[in-house]
Amino acid sequence: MALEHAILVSLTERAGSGYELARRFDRSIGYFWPATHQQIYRVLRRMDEAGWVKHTEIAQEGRPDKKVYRVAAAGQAELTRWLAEPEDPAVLRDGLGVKLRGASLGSLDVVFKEIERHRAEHATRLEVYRSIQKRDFPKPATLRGRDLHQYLVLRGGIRAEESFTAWCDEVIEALRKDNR
Amino acid sequence: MALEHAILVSLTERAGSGYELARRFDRSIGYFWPATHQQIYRVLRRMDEAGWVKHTEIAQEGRPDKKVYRVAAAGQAELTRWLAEPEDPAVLRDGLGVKLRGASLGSLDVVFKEIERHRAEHATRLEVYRSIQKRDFPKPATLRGRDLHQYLVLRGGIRAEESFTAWCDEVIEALRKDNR
DNA sequence: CGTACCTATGCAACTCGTTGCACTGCACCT
DNA sequence: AGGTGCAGTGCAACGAGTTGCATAGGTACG
Repeated sequence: MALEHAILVSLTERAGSGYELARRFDRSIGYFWPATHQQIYRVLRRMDEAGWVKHTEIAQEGRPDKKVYRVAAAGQAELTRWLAEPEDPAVLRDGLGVKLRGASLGSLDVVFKEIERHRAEHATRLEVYRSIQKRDFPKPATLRGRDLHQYLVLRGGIRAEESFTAWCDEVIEALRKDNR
Repeated sequence: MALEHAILVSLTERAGSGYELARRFDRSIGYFWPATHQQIYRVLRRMDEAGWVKHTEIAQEGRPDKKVYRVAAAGQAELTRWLAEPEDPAVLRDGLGVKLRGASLGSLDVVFKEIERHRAEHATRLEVYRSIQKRDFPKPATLRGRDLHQYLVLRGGIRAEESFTAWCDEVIEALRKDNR
């Protein structure tokens, strides 16, 4: 499993509260490992009990108190252990493929529209990632170490969305031809 | 959710037992929706209770009896309903991205080897998909209807694995340069 | 003034997915 | 004779992920 480890990576870079972590997941590590605030809170508590992280309660004016978590020695050790452990390569899991496969059993037209909709969503995500690339990594060739790794992760997100949109385009074109 | 629907699609094409379905998932629909036999058995029972499918027990010589499932009217209706329903676009979820992001916190060398390993696995899957394409769809331009859809689903699997391997190559090259 | 959204944490209930195991019987290899 | 692998079904327990809701004060909009 890896949500624990994704959190450890994020917390090692910078300490933070559960809420902040949830925001960060929305914007960066979440491209490769999406998580909701619920999951994050639950896992943080478990990691706290296991001694992987420690928290400090911070009182705030006009806002709810927050618990800022930082990685403890046991957490650092666990992260190193996990990094050295082999991981199963990711598998694709996309309901759109199932729909396409079953398209002739329902309304082909509806499925076609659904594919166009997904195409648009993936293209939007792609644009978001590309603008992050432009903003945060204008000169990729100069990157080293941690910054380089972060850039490469973003590249993975970009490639995945490029691949999705290109596939949608191929499907759309083929279905159009078939319908003529 | 979609395992129910993936099973309905598969059963509409051809009736079969839970075991057979599990094999089919390994070889075709599973490129887009992996499932183990455990999941499949459990869902089949639930769908049977809901009246989406019906089963006939078939006694066999020298082998355990099997239950062959076929789609009932309610199942066909449910499938049509689901096909018309919008689906959330798929999100990437790959632990390798998390590892790369945290590479500098452990042994870079170990993570590098892990990426090479994933690269090899994705390349193997890609080869498998390509040989299926050659064998089952030698002339894509002539395909229509259901066969075309099945081909396009396979194309999605191929594109995804191409994208994964290309990303691994990009990462490997960048990490090599960084290490010089 | 009401509505809605942001920060911040959390419970409860549920579904989905994974892992390990159990039982039967045949075929094949060593 | 013993191990492995295939065909076939299934339970039990657990872990992961989702959804709806609750609380509470602050800001921003119309």
